[in-house]
Amino acid sequence: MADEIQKTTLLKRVSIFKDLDEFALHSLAARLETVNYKKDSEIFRQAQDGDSLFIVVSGRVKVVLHNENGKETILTIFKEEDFFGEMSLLDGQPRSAGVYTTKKSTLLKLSRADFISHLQAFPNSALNILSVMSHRLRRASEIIGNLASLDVYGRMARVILDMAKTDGEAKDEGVFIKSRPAQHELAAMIGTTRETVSRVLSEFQKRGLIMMSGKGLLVSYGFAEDESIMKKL
Amino acid sequence: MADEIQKTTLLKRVSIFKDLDEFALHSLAARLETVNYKKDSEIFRQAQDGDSLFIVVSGRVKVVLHNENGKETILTIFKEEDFFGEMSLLDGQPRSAGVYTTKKSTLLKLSRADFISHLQAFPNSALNILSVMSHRLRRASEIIGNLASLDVYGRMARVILDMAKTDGEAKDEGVFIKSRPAQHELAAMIGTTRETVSRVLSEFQKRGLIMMSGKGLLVSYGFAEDESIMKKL
DNA sequence: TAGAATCCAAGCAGTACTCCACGAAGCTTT
DNA sequence: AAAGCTTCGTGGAGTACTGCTTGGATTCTA
Repeated sequence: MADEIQKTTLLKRVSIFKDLDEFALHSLAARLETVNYKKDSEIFRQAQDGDSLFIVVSGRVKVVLHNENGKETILTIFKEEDFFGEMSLLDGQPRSAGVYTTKKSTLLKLSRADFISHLQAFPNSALNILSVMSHRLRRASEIIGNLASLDVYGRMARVILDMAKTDGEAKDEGVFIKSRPAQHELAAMIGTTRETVSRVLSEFQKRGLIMMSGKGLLVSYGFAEDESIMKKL
Repeated sequence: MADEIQKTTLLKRVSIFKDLDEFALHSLAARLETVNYKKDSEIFRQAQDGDSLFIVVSGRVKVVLHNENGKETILTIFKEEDFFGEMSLLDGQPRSAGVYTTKKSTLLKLSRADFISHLQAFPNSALNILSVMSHRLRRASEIIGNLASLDVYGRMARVILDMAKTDGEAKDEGVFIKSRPAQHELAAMIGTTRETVSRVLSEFQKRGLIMMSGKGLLVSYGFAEDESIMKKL
């Protein structure tokens, strides 16, 4: 059916499954359940047992850590073609973080059993996952380095650059980010308060490094090289 | 030869190779090169190309990030039976961090070619690595959460608990850590200064939560539950 | 075992950031 | 269009932490 075809074309773009043949893709697609979520709904909660892997078809989800006081830290944001939830499948531990939609989203869900049998059948997929996990570990290390060694300006600059790279579209005047996260979310990404984010962004704008209007954010091309921000990096 | 036998008994205890049979272990052991390092020597440097995996036989190594100003962040410390350096083998990127000994150490070194051919021959090893990488990613996420949401006291408390768990031996009075890192290393682990570490440790000692003498550190059993430290966690 | 080098304690001045508070501006619902 | 939420901007007081310095203790090394 038409639905199956759509699934397989998406799967091809997911890095773990990139080198599967048509037949394998179809048999995998048959195992996938499509799930729809409204904005701001819970996909799973930190510390729960987990037995499925998710693939983002559309929308946006945030991966969140809650500490004992309810303070939240956003580890990362996933979008279409990303997958998540594999960790609990691989090491049997409970979910290390919670995942929530920040937009209306539709996901594909794969059960542990189907995931494992897929890995046995296609050992190459395991290598692909290893490569993705390597990449994520690199990213995590970078973030640790940033949190440990940069001040708020530096950390904010880093996530702006990161967003520009993964979410931005090039314009004449700079890289444009259509829909930035809310200030309190940015705060939760760099370990500071909403107020401080507000001040830092204003300062960046005053210096001509960025331009804000609504949820839009234009990052000027000189941003990354600006000495005044980067003095502490 | 005797050397080979020693290698195989060690390999059995390395998590990736835990379910290999004797024959496989021997053939793998034959590929391993033994390398000795003095205290404080470089194993590899951040941003270099990397084409080998290392296994710690004895000693201790630290994994370090250097930012543009030379400020260093210690990501983790590895000891016997741990392995590292796999990331560059798996995703082909340069070394994401530098690794240096903090003690006289001896390592085993496995080349990319031998590593890859081992993975093809024993697909189960790939699953073991996935499980270890999951674990490391969890740990990294936790650290990010700590850096982003805790003050220096909280972060110091966390690494003390961590050291107690992985390095400590139980005594009547508490958990004893024989050889703690130097203050400037602790500082590099939690993203603060050496002076602040000094103050925080003194404060902990004054409150009877720890006892210090030389490199030794005794963590009292009530430490983890102490309200005054943990208010912000 | 002496001398050198590293490591640590403590004081103090300066500052980056938090925490609270309030009002303005922008969306959504009716 | 009014009412109600959510998001943002800004001010000011308080504080946790830095950065620098100096002297003393500990540990390496010859």
